[in-house]
Amino acid sequence: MSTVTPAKKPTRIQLRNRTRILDAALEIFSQHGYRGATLDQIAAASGLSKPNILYYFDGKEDIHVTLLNQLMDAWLAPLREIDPNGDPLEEILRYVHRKLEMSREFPRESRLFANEILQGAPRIAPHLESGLKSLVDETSILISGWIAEGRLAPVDPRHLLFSIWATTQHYADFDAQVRVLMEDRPVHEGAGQYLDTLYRRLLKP
Amino acid sequence: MSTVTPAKKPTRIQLRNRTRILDAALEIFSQHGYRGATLDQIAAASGLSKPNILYYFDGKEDIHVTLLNQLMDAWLAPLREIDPNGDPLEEILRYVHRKLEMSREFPRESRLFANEILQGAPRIAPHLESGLKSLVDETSILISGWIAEGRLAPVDPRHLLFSIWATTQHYADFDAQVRVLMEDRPVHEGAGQYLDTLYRRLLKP
DNA sequence: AAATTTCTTGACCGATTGGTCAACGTGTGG
DNA sequence: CCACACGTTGACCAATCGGTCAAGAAATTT
Repeated sequence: MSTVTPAKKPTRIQLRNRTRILDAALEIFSQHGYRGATLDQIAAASGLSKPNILYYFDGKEDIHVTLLNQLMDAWLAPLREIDPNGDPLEEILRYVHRKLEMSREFPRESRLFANEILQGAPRIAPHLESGLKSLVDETSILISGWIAEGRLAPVDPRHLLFSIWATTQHYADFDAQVRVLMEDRPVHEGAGQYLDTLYRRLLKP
Repeated sequence: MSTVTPAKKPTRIQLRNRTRILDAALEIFSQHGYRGATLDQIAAASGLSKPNILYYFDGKEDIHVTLLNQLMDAWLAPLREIDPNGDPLEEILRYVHRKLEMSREFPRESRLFANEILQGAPRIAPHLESGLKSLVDETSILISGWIAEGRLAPVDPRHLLFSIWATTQHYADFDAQVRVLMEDRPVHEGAGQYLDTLYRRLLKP
């Protein structure tokens, strides 16, 4: 995949520089999209020269794909943490708050993902088909089970997940719009309260 | 603004070609973002030559800005149609369904807007400050009034609007993801039912 | 049908893009 | 301290970008 470390242990320098590059690339890609980002921008942001960046990665696309791969794991983690043995309503609300927290804490990752999906997911489609789909299928079955037991109000599990993703990521992805409309109000605090109310009223059996 | 028709009446040819160009540009811009779209792509999609496109528009940015201007009007229209004298819950639900319908009917417009906001709204910021902000402020006051009268459950009006935008536009903006997870299920039909339940339970006093 | 305006385009341009390469440092194990 | 792999870069390249221009084709007006 990458030029360096075809099968050997990464040097300290390799580890440090690959991290630097990926962090700079995340900043640039999430801000300008794949096509809008340039290697020169990433080079400047990482403090390395352009040829040096190509020494650590096979090219622009390699950097982008590496970022997306790293992202998918972290992005799906909260969904995996839903406890089938916990209280249904509280488990889902915890998931909502965790996703909102990630939206505030990792807005660049959220925008990187949004950009990729907006363009039709050309470089992440395999991950969606495999990792995401099976996890969503499992979670849907879990939620359906909870509903059948009467522990949650009846809703379509998939649309529930869509709405949770949409409402939480909105604060990162549409930050430019939210910022204009909220002026100097405490955005995320109000969002936490609102979303808690929203999903509590929806799901209370 | 544009090269042609500085102050005169537009010819039939001008009207036809400008429409062709804008339609092709909407397709390309919404698919690849501003930076990712090229004039050659727009030229090919519109069936005109590149110099001919530049005869009708001052440049790439002029086309993009023209699209965004047209978009903002149509995008805000449903919000203006909320009737202060109607039934609060039904007015808001009608707004939700109208927005969802637009998401299904005009996904390219939704993605064009999402792309612009994701990049930090560099070319549409003035419209947000002026048109959108005042309209949202008015609507927030209206909703707050309804809540004070006890005709709606108490929620933050601004976060309510955010969640409506997020949940409805999600089906257009994240279509690539939704398509994978819903396979051949009737996506929008289920979405309409789900969102109706969601906001009805949230807002019922 | 001539005159004039509107419309169309092939050829071209400078700038920027992702990527290459040879040459030159630099760290590290023997 | 020396050999050798690792790390770094200035100079360069072909391709593509948005945009220009002069010259010709079509409409429209007279």
